Amino acid sequence: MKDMQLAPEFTAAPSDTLELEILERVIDTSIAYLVGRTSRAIIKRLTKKFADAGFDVSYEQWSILVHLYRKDGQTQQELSTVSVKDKAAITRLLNVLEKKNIVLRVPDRSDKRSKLVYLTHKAKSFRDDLIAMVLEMLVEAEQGISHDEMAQCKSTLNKIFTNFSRLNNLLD
Amino acid sequence: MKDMQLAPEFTAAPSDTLELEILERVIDTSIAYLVGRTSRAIIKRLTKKFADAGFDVSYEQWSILVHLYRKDGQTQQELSTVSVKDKAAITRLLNVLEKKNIVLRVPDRSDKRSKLVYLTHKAKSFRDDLIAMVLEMLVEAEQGISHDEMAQCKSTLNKIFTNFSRLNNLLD
DNA sequence: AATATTTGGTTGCACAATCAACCTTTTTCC
DNA sequence: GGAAAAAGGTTGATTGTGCAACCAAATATT
Repeated sequence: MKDMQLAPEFTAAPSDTLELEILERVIDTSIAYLVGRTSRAIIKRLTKKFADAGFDVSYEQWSILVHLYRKDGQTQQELSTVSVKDKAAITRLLNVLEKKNIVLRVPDRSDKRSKLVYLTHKAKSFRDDLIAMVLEMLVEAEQGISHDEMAQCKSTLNKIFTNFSRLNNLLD
Repeated sequence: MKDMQLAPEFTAAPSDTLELEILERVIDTSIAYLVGRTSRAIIKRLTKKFADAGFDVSYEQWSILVHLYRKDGQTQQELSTVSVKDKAAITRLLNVLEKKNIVLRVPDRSDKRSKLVYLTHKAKSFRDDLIAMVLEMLVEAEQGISHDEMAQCKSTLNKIFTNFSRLNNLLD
């Protein structure tokens, strides 16, 4: 609380160069930083695209929807797994989507605990529009990047995710 | 995690194969999806590391701190830029950090609009511990990935970010 | 069959991100 | 010099996330 360094003439440390190198490794060149800011940039872009086109669907809502477009009538648990989101988050996103009349929950007859999530007509009606915008966004992302390079990047990201998913979920 | 559709009895449409291909491109193999889930996995991991070690610092708070470790006494605007966060988000993160006695805001004499953000003793005291944990996490991320591969991936992520940052910020 | 454990889903709580509106100070420029 | 525009920060409203506690239904254990 008392120590404010008004001037940047740092308190002469042994190896400032090494210090900065380590910090660089932890910041700008860190995979965590790069992946995080890229993700946010993508979300921002897609959010804007949807909004500009007049669709009242957030990126997060889309991230659920798309899995239903692939396979309608999944349980919330399944959606939680494929979208890699907390099941509480799924509950809330579905509340919003249901209120917007985009999905509906149907109790599973064979298992009274679970609910099956279905797309409404409305959801199906703008399906192709949403997909078109996402494809558009993906094209924007790939500017100046060869197909091979992108494929390589995706492969690496998958490895990283797998590394953490092992550490996060299993041997906790 | 890879094979989720155990029962592919889809509702016979004209070109189901194409349909699924497009959806795949938009989901699993989409850079947006991969980057997003990787980012969340990293955050989750680091959050756990910090918590387990008894440090009351969230990932988001760390993402500000690290920039101050590199250069103490930055304005909120500068922090907003380097951390790629909204200035409102910075305000609130700093409120928390200030309450925890980790940073303090000092009005800039030469420009009464801005405030300079400084690290406290406390922040400096656990600096090395936090950095150590992040380096540890980065090692975990790189398991089974060569240095070259990782470098390539980072380079590609940078390109993608640049693409969107141009689209998002400039020619809106 | 009776109990214990697991599983699917919801809710409360704390935290963070974004957008827009706003205030104050600084800069621009006529 | 003074009005208009721009820049640094704050605040409010809305949305989303993660964790833990919880309930009810389904499985497993014995």
